[in-house]
Amino acid sequence: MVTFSSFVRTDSAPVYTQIIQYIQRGIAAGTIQSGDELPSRRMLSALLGVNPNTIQKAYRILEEDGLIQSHSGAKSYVSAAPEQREKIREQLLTDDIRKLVQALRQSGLEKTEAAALVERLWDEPES
Amino acid sequence: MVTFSSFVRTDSAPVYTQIIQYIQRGIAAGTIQSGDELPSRRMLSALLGVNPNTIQKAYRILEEDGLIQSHSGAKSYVSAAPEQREKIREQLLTDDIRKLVQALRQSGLEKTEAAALVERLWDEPES
DNA sequence: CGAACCGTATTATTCGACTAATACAGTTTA
DNA sequence: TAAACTGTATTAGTCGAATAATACGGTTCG
Repeated sequence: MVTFSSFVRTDSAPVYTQIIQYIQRGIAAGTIQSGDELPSRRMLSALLGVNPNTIQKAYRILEEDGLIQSHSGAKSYVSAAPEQREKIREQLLTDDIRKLVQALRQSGLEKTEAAALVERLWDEPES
Repeated sequence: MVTFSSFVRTDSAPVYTQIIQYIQRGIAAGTIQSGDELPSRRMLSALLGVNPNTIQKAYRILEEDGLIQSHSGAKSYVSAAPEQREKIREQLLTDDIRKLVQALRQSGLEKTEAAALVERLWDEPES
């Protein structure tokens, strides 16, 4: 069962995109595997405090991308092809880091400072 | 004169917040200094291809935060107190990196891998 | 079988970001 | 002084994200 225990809504991005990213990152990391059962639309909507339609939108897009499978009436399952996994992983990573690098550059940071800051904040993700 | 030559609209965040961040990062980096002249609402709206009201919204918030000053009829100028600068800088940096650390963690990366990836992508920010 | 789930679909409504058009008063400068 | 800028304000409209309230048919399991 895919759990959303570590799901946190940080930025102001649409919820449905954050749900998509959460699944994608889980698949990339291997913590979410093919065959895993997904929470139902209604259950997840209650858990995250959003509307069922919002979950449906996220799941529909994930299915169009071939990452999950839904059959009317039955539960939904993860179905990520092994070939997709590394592709997703690399794309997510480079996207994330590119955004950060651009932001840090604009703030006037140097390369080694940036890397050191990442290492330092890695161990203290709170507050 | 504050130039927007390196302004790029990456993510789907609201334009007015991106404009605010652009000024904030510039102040943090020192590339935008107190006393610098800002482009007029109309001019910047034409340059960025957005509505003048969008620029006005960004400028208004920046003025409420005490980072710029506007006088009806005259031009607008940067007015960031020295004490604010380091504060803004630190806040922006930690916010950026925290977001990244969380994303990289979720993708199953390790600390040293993450730092190395940042250093590597620092020198090749294109495609 | 039948209740309790499930996915799916529809319509209406709210809300914020953004556009569009326009107006008015203050400042600058030729 | 007068034109050409400025900042500021108002009103109306579009658009996508998200909510709300249902409804229908398929699946699961006691």
